[in-house]
Amino acid sequence: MPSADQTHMAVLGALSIMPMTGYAVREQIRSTLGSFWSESFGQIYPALAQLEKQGLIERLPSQTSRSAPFAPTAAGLARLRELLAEEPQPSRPRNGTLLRLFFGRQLGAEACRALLEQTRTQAEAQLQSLLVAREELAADALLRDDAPYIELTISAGEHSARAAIAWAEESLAALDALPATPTTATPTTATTTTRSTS
Amino acid sequence: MPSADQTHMAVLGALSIMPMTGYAVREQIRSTLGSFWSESFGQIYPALAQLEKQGLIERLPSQTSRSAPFAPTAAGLARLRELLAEEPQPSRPRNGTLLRLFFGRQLGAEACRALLEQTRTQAEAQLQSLLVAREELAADALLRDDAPYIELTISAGEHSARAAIAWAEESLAALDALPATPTTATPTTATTTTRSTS
DNA sequence: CGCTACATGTAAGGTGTTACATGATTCC
DNA sequence: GGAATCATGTAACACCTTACATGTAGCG
Repeated sequence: MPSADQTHMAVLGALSIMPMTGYAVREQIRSTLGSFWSESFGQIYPALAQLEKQGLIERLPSQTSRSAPFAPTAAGLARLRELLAEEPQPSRPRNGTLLRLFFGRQLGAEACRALLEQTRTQAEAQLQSLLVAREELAADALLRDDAPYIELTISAGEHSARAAIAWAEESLAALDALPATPTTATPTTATTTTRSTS
Repeated sequence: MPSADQTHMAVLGALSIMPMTGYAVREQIRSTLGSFWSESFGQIYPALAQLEKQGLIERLPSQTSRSAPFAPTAAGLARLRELLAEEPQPSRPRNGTLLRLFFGRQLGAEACRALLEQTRTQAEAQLQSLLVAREELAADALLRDDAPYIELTISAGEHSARAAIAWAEESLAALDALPATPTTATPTTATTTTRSTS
């Protein structure tokens, strides 16, 4: 899947749930899919233009004075199913927090503790916002048919957040148990303990 | 952090644990950091060249006939600590599995089930390889000082994998409970239930 | 002696983000 | 009338990956 297709999949998917303007698609992707997907501005509009030219989406006649929303055509829905059926391709992971902890000896135990506390705080906030998301999902009658599937992704976020909290707490305890912190980064100045320059 | 710095951080970090050739750095990043970080071939060599020019790393005289390994200089270690101390910048998430489940109504319950089973299988494999990694870590005397920090990242992987397994199993059960699968994607041909073309 | 793994690099091409540019509509 | 938000795009640039190019060392 040539990866522009990934954007097409996300955009078609969003429109399959509810007709929207490009602007709204971006907002939805940011707010609703935000924790596991991202598309930037500069990708969404070109994607919409392409999809419209291919007859996969069309503008609905707008009732209000607001801009006309896009909706997938029958061919568009078929294309969406085709894209969804392809194997998900693994994305390149880049977790800055774990990288820093891996090199924690250089970073120092104190800074590691701060990273862990930050992780825990963020996961707790995430948990809260997922609770809200679940309530909104239950309240929205328009989403009735999609809700069971959306629910799975909310649940994934919760499991992941709870795991992060448990891990952070365990790790903080483990750091406390570290004897005499044999840190390379001493509180004073950068005195190197290991090999030095030639 | 201009993001080329991210590569510098990973490379300096790897060399801080043990002097290595560029080739080995790549291998280490792929195998050891692979589950939470990635650097491609085309980034590592230019990064090494730059770091050497800046005097942050140097080639150690090689004992064997093998190629000479790089090691960080004192300035290099200082630079590493500086980089590590910066805020981790959030990476753009792209979880293809969750995106597909979100649009599960279009994909169909059966295919969703397959995705969940795949997720569970992968997480179980991940768990196994983390067990191996932990044993190797414990066995390697050279890593003694870094081990407590590396251990945190192994633990993170385990928490995450166990959460994925629990989530997948719960979700499979939830899908089984779904009444009469009101799928849009019918087993026969693509009969659209919703709006169609103009 | 040939295959595999080690080792180093570059350049083309694709991807993705950001900043800029522009204008309509709505609300206060 | 002015600010905020809705709405649509583009173009420059940063970023990364991939494929190519090249050569050495060790092993069977």
